[in-house]
Amino acid sequence: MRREKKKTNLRLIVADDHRLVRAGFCSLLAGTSFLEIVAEAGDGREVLREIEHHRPDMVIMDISMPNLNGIDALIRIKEEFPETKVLIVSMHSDEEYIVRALRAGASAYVLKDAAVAELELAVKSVAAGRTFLGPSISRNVVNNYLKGLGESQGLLEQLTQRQREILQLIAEGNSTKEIAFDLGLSAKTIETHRERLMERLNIHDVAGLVRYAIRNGLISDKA
Amino acid sequence: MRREKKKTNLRLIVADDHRLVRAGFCSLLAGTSFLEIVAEAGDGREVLREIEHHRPDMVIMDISMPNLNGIDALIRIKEEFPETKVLIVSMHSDEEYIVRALRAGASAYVLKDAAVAELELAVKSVAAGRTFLGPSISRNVVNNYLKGLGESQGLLEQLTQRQREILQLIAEGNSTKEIAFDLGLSAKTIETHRERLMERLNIHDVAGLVRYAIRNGLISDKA
DNA sequence: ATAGTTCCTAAGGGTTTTCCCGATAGAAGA
DNA sequence: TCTTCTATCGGGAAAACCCTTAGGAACTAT
Repeated sequence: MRREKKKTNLRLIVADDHRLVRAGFCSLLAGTSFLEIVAEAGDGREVLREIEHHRPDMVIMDISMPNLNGIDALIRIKEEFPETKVLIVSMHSDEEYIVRALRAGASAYVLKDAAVAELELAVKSVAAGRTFLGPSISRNVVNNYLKGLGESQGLLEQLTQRQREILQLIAEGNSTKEIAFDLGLSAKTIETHRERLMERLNIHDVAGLVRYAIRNGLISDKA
Repeated sequence: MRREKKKTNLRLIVADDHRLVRAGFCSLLAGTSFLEIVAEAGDGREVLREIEHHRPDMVIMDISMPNLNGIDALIRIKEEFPETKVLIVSMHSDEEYIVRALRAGASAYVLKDAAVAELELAVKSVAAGRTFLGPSISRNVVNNYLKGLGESQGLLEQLTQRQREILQLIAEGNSTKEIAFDLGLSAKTIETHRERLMERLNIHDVAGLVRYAIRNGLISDKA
């Protein structure tokens, strides 16, 4: 618990892999009086680091980010810092993404194509403890989600977080050694993870993994 | 929030298909005194319409937009309003995109991952009649472009048929041995082809090849 | 509470494949 | 003709791939 100050600003972190876009969001939000942007992040792991340091009230985060995507970052945030509210800002309007985000514990889901007013409304709603889904989000999504119909977990959800993370890093073109270094783990551990996820997906070559990762939105084909 | 136009402000249009991102850019640029954003656009055709109405000095435009993408919009702008400077802001750092944009007549190319200062510098440079390529843009790109080496085809077209064929088979998940069998060639031959195409594309891992193949429509991500 | 399952971590040891360095040589094209 | 594309081969280092084991943590289910 935080001790009450006179003006308890809403402290938030903005995460997006494109610096200019991130700066744009910050600039947009900077006008709002009760907000204070305490940090920025360019990928999921950075988000986790920054949350640990700054303990913000809210995180505004994109989904597609390198190293650790927004959904998986979200899952970890909810594990390690369940108090931290997460507002997802994504270009994806597909039901899959939205449901995945909600199931992972997102407090709001706003499209990048939304109006500025919608984003501000979302921030306020989340700050007030409510869940926000923009008008652009189809009602069906919500209903399906509430009815628990979103149970149709693809194989992607059958992977553990670690496995998904490593799948993403492989698909991004990192070698086992690089991944091991990045995560501070032994190369052998990474190998084991790779084997496990390969047998789970029943895909046994890198090309297949990359296609799978792209198909499931874990990475994009760009860059 | 319109500012007084004592001096002849630099009148510009901001184009990006995501409204929030667009608004972010506007917000970022709004601080700059000599700028005036006269319109926004969400796709290439809108850009053309707005240019016709407002006759701005400059357009800041993303590449990936629905209906009419940034490159093709750029080409038309240069045909119909050659005086209008165009500053491309894109997430793509690939040589192909940059060269295409430059050949189409872009005055600047800035990555979405660039720093804000870089964008501002780019705007000023373009306003001063110069061409701007961020430090993030490799020198080679420029040199190749200036030397006219970036001849019309994408890199994909610079591969031989055999190389494209083998790239596709690799991206589809075939091993060297399988490809050799398929094509009735020696495995060593396939290896050589792979080496050649890798060095031409300057991509040195399978993951990168797969992403490249998908991006260029050589294979789909399905299956 | 105890046993079972899953997960993360790590390692040993082995095979296969990729990746990169060479080189040769015939055929087709500018 | 001279370059480029094609196909072929050899050698060697690195990485991927595959199987197995194993401790500890965490979370079930009995």
